[in-house]
Amino acid sequence: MDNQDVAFILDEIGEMLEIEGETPFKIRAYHRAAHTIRGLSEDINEIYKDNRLQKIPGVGKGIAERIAELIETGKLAYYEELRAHVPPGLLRLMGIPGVGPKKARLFYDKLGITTIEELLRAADEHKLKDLPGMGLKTEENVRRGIIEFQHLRERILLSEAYPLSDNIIRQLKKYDFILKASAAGSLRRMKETIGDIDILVASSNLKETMDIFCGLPEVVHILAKGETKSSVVTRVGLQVDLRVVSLEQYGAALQYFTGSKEHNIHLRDIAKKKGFKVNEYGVFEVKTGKRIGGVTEKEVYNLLGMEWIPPTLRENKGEIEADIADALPNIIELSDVKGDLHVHSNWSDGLSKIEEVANDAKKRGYNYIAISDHAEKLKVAGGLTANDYRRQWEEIKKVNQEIDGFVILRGAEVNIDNEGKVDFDEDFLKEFDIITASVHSGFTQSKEQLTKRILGAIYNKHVNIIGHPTGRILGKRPPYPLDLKEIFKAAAETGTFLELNSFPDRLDLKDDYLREAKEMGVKFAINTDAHSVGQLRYMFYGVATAQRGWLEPKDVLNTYPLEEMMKMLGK
DNA sequence: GCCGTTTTCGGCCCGACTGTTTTCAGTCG
Repeated sequence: MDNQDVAFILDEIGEMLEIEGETPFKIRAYHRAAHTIRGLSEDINEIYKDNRLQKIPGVGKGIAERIAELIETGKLAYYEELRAHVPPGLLRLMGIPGVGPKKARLFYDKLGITTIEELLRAADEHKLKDLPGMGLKTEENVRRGIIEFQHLRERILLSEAYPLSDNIIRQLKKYDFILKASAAGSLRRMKETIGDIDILVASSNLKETMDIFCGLPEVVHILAKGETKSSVVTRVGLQVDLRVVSLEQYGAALQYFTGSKEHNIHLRDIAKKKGFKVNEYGVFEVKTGKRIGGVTEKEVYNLLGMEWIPPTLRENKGEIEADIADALPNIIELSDVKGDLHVHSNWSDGLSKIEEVANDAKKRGYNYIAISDHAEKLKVAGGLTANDYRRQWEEIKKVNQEIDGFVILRGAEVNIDNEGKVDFDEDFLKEFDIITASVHSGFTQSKEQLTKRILGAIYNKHVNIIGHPTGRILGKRPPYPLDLKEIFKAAAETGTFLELNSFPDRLDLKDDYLREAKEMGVKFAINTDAHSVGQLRYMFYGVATAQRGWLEPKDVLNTYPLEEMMKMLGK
């Protein structure tokens, strides 16, 4: 029973309570607890053993007891009881656009429907339209919802959604009456995956704006089209929502639609206590109903006695408290990055020549890169032998002589074997400028063994960086099990940097872990792991993730000038 | 179910769109 299992069950309890018609606050309590637990790096079993469950934000007496039962017995009577009332299939019905807890319950109570297939059949046979609260149109919407649901994509990678959103915004901005346009929602907060794209526009012509949006070439289906809000499905199966406001409402609306939901709830709670009301149209004084601001986001926060909070921090994970205490982090920006320390070349499994990579990196404003090709044990990636590296260093030397104001470092990505040892002996490792060590095999080993392997690499004094520490591939492979607390402790103690791998399907360490590691004194390197010149741009996503992990420039190795950085590496 | 130097009880964010229910419920974000 790990953190993800517990979070999953708490979420399901929340959903079942919705179908049972429970009070929304109780439902939210379960989802909130699940959300927090999902993001913890520390093992929930450890927390339980230390009797600290109720220290977890959103976990009180009730939920702590449920978790304790789950951990002790592997089961939860309350959960089983709910499942007996609410067939699990109903939770899947709620995934259909337009079907919520009430309709799911209705379909089950009146027609005994528990699966999406049964629901589609019932819709085809027109059995839904005569149910209370239903009609022909709703029946058709449910039917279409099911068909679309089957085509609608799961959450997609940020790196996929971002260009799509950019493209739509660019098209909208061509029109004079569209005064401002921006992404909002999870995309603006730069979450690692995106469920749908939210776009906000300030326009002087509502109707025309909606027509243009719904008529974009990417749009294959219009879900809703109103005066100020429309939803469409695009060719790639992603939903895009557009909200249109006036120029003077833009700041409040941008704040509102950027979320997160939890951040906004907290913010409006603060507003309420100060006698204000915040909605997408502005900040209002409750007593008089008078609008007192909302032209810019900054104004919204300032009126509540706060500083503007960067979107990447708006997850209600302490940023509001930090803001009030005047203790917001000075988060890292892309422009702080002075180099990329994990780049592959065509010497191993990369596509680009060292020279091409260096020139592109220089163009990005970097001062240095480390060519860190795979070492020999990773045969599938064309790993280099000691002799190969020596020949590669000749080439690096040559390119270094040809290129001004820029330095290519001699790096390697070595493998951590089953015993925690890495390729090559000490004498040879010493000759590199920088060594990154990564796990590339044995993902199914036990938590103890995997932790021991990585600790072995951390305590190796020639290893500077641990590459993609948890090994996850978003949408493909879960992180391998690790005792992260032990790893963070060892990394802090030895001054070993943990990588934030910027590859869009890795983003490893992830945001929550970065923050916990930072609090334990760990330092990081944000690298792209680029296998071609074009992939150097992924630094953008790495830095965004670093922001979400509250990292500041001083926490990140490759924000330091070359000389200082080399000193930090002990060179 | 959680939470609290304004509270251990009484709060808990707020509004748009849709369809059907002639005044609002359900869904969504």
